[in-house]
Amino acid sequence: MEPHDAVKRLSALAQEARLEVFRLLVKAGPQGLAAGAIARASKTAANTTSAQLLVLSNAGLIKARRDGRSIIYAVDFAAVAKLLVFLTEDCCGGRTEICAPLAAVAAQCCPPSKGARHEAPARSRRR
Amino acid sequence: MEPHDAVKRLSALAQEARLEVFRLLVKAGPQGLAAGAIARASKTAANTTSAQLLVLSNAGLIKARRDGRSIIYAVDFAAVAKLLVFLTEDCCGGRTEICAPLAAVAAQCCPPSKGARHEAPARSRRR
DNA sequence: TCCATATTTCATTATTCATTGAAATATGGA
DNA sequence: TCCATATTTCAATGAATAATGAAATATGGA
Repeated sequence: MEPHDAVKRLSALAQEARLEVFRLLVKAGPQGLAAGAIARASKTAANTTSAQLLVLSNAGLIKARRDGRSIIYAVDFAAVAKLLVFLTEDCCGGRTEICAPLAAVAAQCCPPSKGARHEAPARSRRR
Repeated sequence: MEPHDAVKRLSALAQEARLEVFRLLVKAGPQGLAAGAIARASKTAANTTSAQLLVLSNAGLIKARRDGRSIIYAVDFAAVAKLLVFLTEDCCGGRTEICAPLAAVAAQCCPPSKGARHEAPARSRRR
């Protein structure tokens, strides 16, 4: 990931209203939410929400798809992961200041006992 | 962590020159770097660098300490970890889209076999 | 005390960016 | 085709921010 793209993603998240929208979409998961639903949930004008979604979208953090009259936005989780990787790479020169807590987050979020691995989780059954 | 503080930290990182400074300090580790050394390394005027360090500092991402005539800046790794936690919390509703890659980062960075823990690593020798 | 080094503070300037009202576009159904 | 719904685009306004030159502050040593 290029520093320029990382800045773009960080800038997109670095604004209270957009961060709220982003987190809402994170909670919504891959299924996503319609633009109108997002506007209603965040009590923001439709055109303002549209602009916010555009910024997140241009940054590559979310993706849009049309469903009838609605446009559904969903987080691009792989892109988010890439940003996290960028922020944490080079973090260790044998030290664990960043990555130990990071590992703790991962462990708390997806306990290894549950079988969370690096590969795409939806594909665990081979055929 | 409050959304407001998260925005402050993200804003501090959401600028190319500051992100560069931040990453330089990440590589430097807990030992940190003097303001002058940072300015030289990033080929930036001293006062500009000072302003960048102030922003990162106010955001709580780095901390300053004086050493003689120099002021040494070092990353507050715990604060960085808190930001990462904030960005990834609520990421799973039983799903692993974000946290599986996150776990991969942690694993690649600090393999569990090496015994990485949450405590301060610099203190391993007691006296 | 006087001086050189290291860094910050201040005021200014130019740029970037969020929000809003109004209008435009696209879809689905009567 | 006509209409209502859903969303975006456009232009304008106001606010926040980065970089710079000049001056100020703090430290250590002669």
